Amino acid sequence: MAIKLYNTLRKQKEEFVPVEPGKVKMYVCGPTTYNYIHLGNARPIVAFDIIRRYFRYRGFDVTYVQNFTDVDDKIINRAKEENMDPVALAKKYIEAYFADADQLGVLRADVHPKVTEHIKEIITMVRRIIERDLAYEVNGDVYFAVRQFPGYGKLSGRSLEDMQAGARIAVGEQKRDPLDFALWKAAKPGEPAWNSPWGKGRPGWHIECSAMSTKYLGETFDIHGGGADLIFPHHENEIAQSEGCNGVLSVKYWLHNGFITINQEKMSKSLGNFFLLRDILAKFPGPVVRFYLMNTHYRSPLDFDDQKLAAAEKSLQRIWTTYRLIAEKIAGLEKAPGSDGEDLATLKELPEKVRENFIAAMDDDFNTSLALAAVFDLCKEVNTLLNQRDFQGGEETIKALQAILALFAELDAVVAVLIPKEEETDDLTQDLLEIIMNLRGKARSAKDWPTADYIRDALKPLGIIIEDTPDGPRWKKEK
RNA sequence: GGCGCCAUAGCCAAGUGGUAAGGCAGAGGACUGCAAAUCCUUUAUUCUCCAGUUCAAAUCUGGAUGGCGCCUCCA
Repeated sequence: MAIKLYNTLRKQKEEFVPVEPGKVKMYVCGPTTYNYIHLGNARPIVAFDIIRRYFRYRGFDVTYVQNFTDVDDKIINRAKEENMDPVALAKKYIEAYFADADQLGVLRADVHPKVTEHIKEIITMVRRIIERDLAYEVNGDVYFAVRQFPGYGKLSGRSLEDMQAGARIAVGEQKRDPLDFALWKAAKPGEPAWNSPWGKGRPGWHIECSAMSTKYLGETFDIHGGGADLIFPHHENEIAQSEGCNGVLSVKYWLHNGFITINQEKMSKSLGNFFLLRDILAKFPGPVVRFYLMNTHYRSPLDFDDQKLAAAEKSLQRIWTTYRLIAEKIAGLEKAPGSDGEDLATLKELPEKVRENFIAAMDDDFNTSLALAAVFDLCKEVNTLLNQRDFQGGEETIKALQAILALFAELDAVVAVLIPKEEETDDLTQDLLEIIMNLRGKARSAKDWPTADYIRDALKPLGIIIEDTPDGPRWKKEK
């Protein structure tokens, strides 16, 4: 079965057909590094990480590029405020970005190109666009002549007339037409600048993505992703630049994620209603945040508050509990094998059924919400079987359970949240807890409930959770 | 003003023609010394509203209402 994805360019779901068989080349607009990233920034990062992982899971050879905009008005302004060199400021926040992304389980892109390291490519591209009469230079600025490019508006579904009304020329700009946008900006005093055929200056915002995507993925590549707010003007301009320059289709599939909202309002730096990811990660583990983002389809809006993260944490714990239950059951059966029961057939069939449902869901425009339902179904069925009082099993049952554990690992390669990340405990802790558990066991045998409860309650604040299960007491460490 | 998106239970959320997935929270029960975890049962005769098409609509069409986004930096 083929993977279908929603293409903003044609406003419909389409079957994915790669430019080159077996390969996926994708580019995602990364952050402008002038601050720590906020939750809204995290959405595309996670969404496209999942998409990228899924293509890989389905056997594609994926090349994934995500840029950093490390030169920009906002960076320059922020650098002035912090009295830092703009390049150093960008570097600081790029490092912070990776720290945050790592916690979310986001894999590194194959390439993380920076604008400052691609000035040469950008200048070459601007020059070619000028040669094709699609851009013009005025006093060190270079502007793209929008009316010269016939396809302008095809992504955002706007006509030039529609755009005319909202367009304006800012003070100091020298555009021939209000709709034209800057490819190159003449240097202002004190700003980072590079030599160019048009004098000292720096790239406009849009040209970087065209130059870098072309360099790493070719003139025509498969997927371009980003937030829905980038459709216009950023991605519209990218199309104009890349196709104007190269003369061929630049991107086959445009994918856009929906927004995170706060009280139904868009979370954004400009509205000031944003939550820094690092602050959220101080309260909730990365996998929980990732699960929360994944629980809703990537194109839908997603409202944020702490209660929703708390609910996500509970949901995720349900999956983790099942994972632990299976692992413990296997260990128990290995110690004291019984005979394989009639549950064996069901256990053996489970992985294939769940895998099928998971893939069908993900194939349909990466329906993570539905894919997770398949995992919850698995949890329910396994829990039901394993909790039967008379459940036992031999070699075959153990194999079947191991296959289910392997399925968790397999699906985890896509969603990266299915396997609980145990807090590490050192040997001393292990040994001490064994002693404590023994003491508590004696207290319980003697029906000394106050002592037993004291031990359990006192350890809880330390992150040690004691549970008395039908199979005996056990403890786990949680954050 | 132009372009576009959305509306499903207390909350989150899937479902785009065949009779409402899943999760959280709630209720009852099992298990337990208690708690936790888990299991069983239960929670929308109905998908914002109105009209239409159809044997059949949450799903298609038209309209209304409400909410959001883009058009200026934004993921």
